[in-house]
Amino acid sequence: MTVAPLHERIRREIEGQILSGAWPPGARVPGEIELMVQYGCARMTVNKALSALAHAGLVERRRRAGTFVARPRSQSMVLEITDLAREVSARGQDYAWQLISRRETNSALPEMPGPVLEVAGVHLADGTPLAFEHRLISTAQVPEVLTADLTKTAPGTWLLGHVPWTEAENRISASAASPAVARALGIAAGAPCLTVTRRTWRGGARVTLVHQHFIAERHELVARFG
Amino acid sequence: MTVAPLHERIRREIEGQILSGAWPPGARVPGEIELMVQYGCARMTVNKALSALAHAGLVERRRRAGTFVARPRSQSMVLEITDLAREVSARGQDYAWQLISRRETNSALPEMPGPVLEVAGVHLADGTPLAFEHRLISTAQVPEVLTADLTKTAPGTWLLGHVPWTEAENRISASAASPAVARALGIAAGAPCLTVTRRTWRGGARVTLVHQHFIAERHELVARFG
DNA sequence: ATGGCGAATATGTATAGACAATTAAAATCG
DNA sequence: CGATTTTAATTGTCTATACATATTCGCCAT
Repeated sequence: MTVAPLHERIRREIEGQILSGAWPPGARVPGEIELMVQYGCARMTVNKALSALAHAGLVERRRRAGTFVARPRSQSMVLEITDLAREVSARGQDYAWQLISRRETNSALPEMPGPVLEVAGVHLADGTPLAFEHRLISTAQVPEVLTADLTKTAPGTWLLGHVPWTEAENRISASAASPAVARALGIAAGAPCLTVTRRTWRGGARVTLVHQHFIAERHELVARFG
Repeated sequence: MTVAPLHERIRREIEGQILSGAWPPGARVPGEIELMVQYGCARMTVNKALSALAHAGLVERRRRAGTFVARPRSQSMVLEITDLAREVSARGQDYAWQLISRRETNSALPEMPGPVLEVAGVHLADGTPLAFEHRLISTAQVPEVLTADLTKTAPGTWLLGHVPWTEAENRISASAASPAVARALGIAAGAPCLTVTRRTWRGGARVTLVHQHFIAERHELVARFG
């Protein structure tokens, strides 16, 4: 059993004080000199601990003023949006992708202008529809996608293995199934769907825009933090 | 215009190589000694840069082996879930909370057992319903809530200012409005709703469980990353 | 081939010291 | 009294060095 590094221990002890409520929001955290004396270590070491806490948003640091417990954070949490294929498999179900249409075209959408590969299809779990997907992929940014076989592999899965993204935006909403979506999913038109619209960039350039419509009963997004 | 610190510059330059694709996943990143010579600085400085990249998940570091560009990450993104009051105000709309019911009871729900304050109400934006909320708050964990005035202040807003959380879980789904929810929101029963179920803990103890039903057309969750 | 073992190597942690940047608070001035 | 300048406290960055730790690689004996 190896002992944790000192800066880690210092960080955790301070974190404990904050999370337990002993040091409430706005409270002053001991300064670097003070902690350095207390722990009998170098300033760089406590600096590392405090910097990590600041980076994590638990404390706020101001020169000349000191270090303070941050105000209750605006709840921001990590939403794991893994590849659907992986997610379904992880649930122990069979995953499959069914390509409905694929064409190269020139998009005039303001969110995704220029030459794109337009793909539509259905994600299946255990053989029954889970979600309908409509996707545009910039062929200027990702020319290789034109040679990808998207009949068996979902475009999202393919992209995940070939193109890292640097920026992304998810819009999550609910909607009533349109006739086309309802037909593809085998549900009644007007039935509630969970809709995820994701836009992805690489270094400022648009990579892909995707709309996914999930059958309400069959999917939920889970975001955990802590 | 102040110049960026050196470790920041180093970090950004390496990041650039990775994001541009010049250094593909799995590629070897120059070692600390190499970079230290290249930039004419101390090893600690390049260490800081590389550690930050490792922390961000862009590179993977292994002793004796070196530093390598990480495989494309499993898409995890930050979902900002601010207080509704703040969010509505930020959009430039008037926010209001309308309490429908409030009672102390003993919950038998497995997700939230024990003595709770049970509150239901509606969030209004510009005077019209935005979301219906049903919430349980543990009175064992947060006894002060019994004295809070929840006729004007939404329980979520009150909690945000009084109780920091350490763990939380959001479940986001779509659902058809039940008759009770439809009545409270003034929409048709069966209309699609975006449903957010949030559970919050403080140090392992359950603090609150809330169901929020948003009118589909009037709300979406936006998660940005990058 | 195979498995163990030691040495080389790259990262991880820590120190002590120096100077820079920021900014709250004190002092000064009009 | 209010505005402005100065001072000083605190964090931010960086250096040069040392030793610790993990892990790959090659050597050697089996």
